[in-house]
Amino acid sequence: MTDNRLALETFLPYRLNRLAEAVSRDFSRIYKERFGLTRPEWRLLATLGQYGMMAATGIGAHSAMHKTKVSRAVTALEKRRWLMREADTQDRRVERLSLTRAGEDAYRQLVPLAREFEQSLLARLASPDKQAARTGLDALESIIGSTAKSYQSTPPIGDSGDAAGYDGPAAPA
Amino acid sequence: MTDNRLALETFLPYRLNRLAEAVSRDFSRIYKERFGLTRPEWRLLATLGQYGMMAATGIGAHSAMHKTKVSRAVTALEKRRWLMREADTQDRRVERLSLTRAGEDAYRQLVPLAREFEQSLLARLASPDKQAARTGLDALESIIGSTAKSYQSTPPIGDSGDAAGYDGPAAPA
DNA sequence: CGTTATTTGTTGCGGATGTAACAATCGCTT
DNA sequence: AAGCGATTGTTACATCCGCAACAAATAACG
Repeated sequence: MTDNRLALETFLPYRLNRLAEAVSRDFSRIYKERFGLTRPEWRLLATLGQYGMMAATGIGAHSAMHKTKVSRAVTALEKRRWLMREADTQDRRVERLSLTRAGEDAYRQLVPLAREFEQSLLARLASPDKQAARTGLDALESIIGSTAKSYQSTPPIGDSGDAAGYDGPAAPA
Repeated sequence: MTDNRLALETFLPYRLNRLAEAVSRDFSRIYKERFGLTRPEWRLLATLGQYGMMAATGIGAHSAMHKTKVSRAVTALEKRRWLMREADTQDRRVERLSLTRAGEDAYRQLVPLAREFEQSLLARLASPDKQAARTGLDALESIIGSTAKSYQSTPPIGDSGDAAGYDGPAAPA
């Protein structure tokens, strides 16, 4: 049973990556070709479209994007005039982000395309499989969310970050 | 019912991405900190460790990596002397890749760590949830495998996109 | 054979990404 | 209120990535 080799086909990180990459790449054509959006930009648009108004940190936490990714996506959508920044009067470090009229228009155009894409995938699944997928994803999310560090913030100081002493490849000249 | 907003929390590409990114990022610390491997390099190592000998094209197809990613990972592992190239006598375009002794040693060290990581995740799942996750992932893989274009080759003139063309390498000793 | 199309793998290039460093602000403690 | 750590968001830098172009080899086809 316990072979000394690892069967990648049943290894969870590997499976999730393959799936996410394939699905994302397919789906990206929709917003890439039609609107010239990058993936982080689409995520930002979708998050603001759903929630109306949010700060950059919240978006990063919600969509698991690195804060620099969020920052650059915000800049990009702002240049496109799809997004507005508003100073938060309570906390001047925070910028309250929201979509402009043009941004909402784009969002409204994209939502049905996203739904259609998802439908075209799920339509290929038998009903019990669909249910299993939902249940399985729910379960995985519940255990990931509790473990995952938001990785938004600077690494804690206590842990002397230095990756356990890796000097470089063993390549003696 | 059909809201005009898209609920990202139930949107399949979004869910898969969140999960894959969180899990991958956690797992990457294992091979990054201990061995200084990048993600493509880890995948290459794991694939060769499992299958023993394979050509670059096969690895790309199996792990859904772009061929340039594979090429660069091969160069990196070769510099580290963890990987050997052997000319294929049948087809001189092909290089038969395999791990050196040092590469196999690293692989043997990593496999238990990978298993341990996966266990620590799955241990948090109730048995039915574990089963649902497996079934759901199986189902999803079956439907995207048939749709995904391998994107290894140059954009097909016609539409030769055939991702299912991977029949598996020779099972090693 | 000779010509043309396809496959295998590498590389140049522009663009995307993460790390680390940073300024500005907040809040907690003294 | 002064100091100090933590938080928010941006930026410089180095690296990573994918597309397109490419050389070398093979396959397909007359």
